[in-house]
Amino acid sequence: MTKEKTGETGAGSRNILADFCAHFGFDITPWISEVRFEGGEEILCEGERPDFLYYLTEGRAKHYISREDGQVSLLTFLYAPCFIGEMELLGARRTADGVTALTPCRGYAIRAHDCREKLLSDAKFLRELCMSLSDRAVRNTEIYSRNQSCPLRARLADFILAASPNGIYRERHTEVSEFLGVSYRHLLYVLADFVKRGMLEKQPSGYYIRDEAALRAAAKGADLQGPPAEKGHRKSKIS
Amino acid sequence: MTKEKTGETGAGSRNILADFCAHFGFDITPWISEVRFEGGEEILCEGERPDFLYYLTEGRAKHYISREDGQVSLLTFLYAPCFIGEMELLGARRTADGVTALTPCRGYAIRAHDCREKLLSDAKFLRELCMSLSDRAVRNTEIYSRNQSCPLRARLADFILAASPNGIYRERHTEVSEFLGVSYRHLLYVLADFVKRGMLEKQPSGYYIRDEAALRAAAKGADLQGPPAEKGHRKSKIS
DNA sequence: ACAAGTCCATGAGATTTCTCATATTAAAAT
DNA sequence: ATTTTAATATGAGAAATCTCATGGACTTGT
Repeated sequence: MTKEKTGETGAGSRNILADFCAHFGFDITPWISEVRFEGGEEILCEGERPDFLYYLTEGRAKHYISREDGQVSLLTFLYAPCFIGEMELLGARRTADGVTALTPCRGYAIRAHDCREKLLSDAKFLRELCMSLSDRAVRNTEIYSRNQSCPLRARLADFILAASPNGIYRERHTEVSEFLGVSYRHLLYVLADFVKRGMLEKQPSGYYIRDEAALRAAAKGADLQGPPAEKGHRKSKIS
Repeated sequence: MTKEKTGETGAGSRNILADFCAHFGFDITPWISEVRFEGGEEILCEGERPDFLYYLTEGRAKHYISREDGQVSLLTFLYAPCFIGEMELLGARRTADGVTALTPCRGYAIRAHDCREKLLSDAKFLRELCMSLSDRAVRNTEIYSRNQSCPLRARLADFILAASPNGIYRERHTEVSEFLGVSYRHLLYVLADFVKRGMLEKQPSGYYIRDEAALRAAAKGADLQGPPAEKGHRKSKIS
């Protein structure tokens, strides 16, 4: 929480800048400028054609889309360092999905229109892009498959463990229910059940993890009705 | 259904080969060989490190993963033309997901080990790869969000419309239930309901679409209990 | 021809998850 | 200070979906 200087000439900034430039095979500096977003600020506006390719060096954002019927799906959380708006640059899509900063974010904005050709012929940059697209695909795929294959109970237990660095869980239920793709009501049900079973304890400051082992068991779907381990054959099984 | 010659020197083959070579900025031919897979044959073996990067010119395959508990999630269908095994080439992942041919497939196998460096410095190839990764990401994202935001009824109606070019639906229920991420039993329930409502008619040769309009309505979630349009507020809504 | 495996099909009952309604509280706006 | 808005909570009932069981039809291997 040390308050940083906002100037762009500090040693720290230079290192960050150097790291960023290392993603390109040519000198990108003529086309970039530093950017900041406040928590809650929109980075890509859903449905519009973005003017910049962004690279976040700091912060966390959420990536979502709205469906015609008005429902919003939170697709992923984006963690710095990462590119934002790559697909739009490539022309793989005309208009952007929505991306909104969750925490204050810093990074660079690249005037992609003006150096599109250079970017698209730079093997170094393209390689990085492929890597990051792949990584994200792998991550999304895991989440996707997990969401389909197990009930909220397991996913939530997992999420709580991942989101509680100090054994204290204090995410917003509204956000989490979106992310996990279930109704707010249902999230609260399961959460209340965890509390009732003594796995969590509710405090004004957040939910305290009281029985981590039980949470881990729940994350594996191994809790409830004892551990008959090899049982049930939901959907197809390995032969 | 004209029976093609299996020789590799026909004019058709040469065009296909030329199209394929156009994805690279250098001469790829020294590193490739033609391949075929029968329907049901494994293209990438789940958990193993693949020796080749494949490019399918013909056919359809399925991409899936098995979870620890033995459940199998069908992630996507892969349609030619497409690469298979790109992420493994890039090193974005160590071991492959499973990919199995659904129909007889033809294509090329690239000995990626031997030309990895060339591939990874070829801007043309990398650009194509980025595009295809992006496209797939967009597609997956749509499916993912749709799966979460609407019940099977709508997704199935959609799927039937998409999978019935002549108004006749005859996919395997087992495959479809995997793809749509629901139990076989539930798929049958909804299908039976469509029949009961006269939207489909069951014939020995398949299900005939009898009321396409109703199916389209169902795909939009607009059927059942009339069209009160703006109702319900599942998850969050646009403000 | 027969056994084994796979797909199709249907029923019964349980679990998960949703919608809707309604308070309470906390933060933001005026 | 007061109104408005967003987040937290909880209850009741319904819809979606799952598991398990069971049987018939059709393929395929022997």
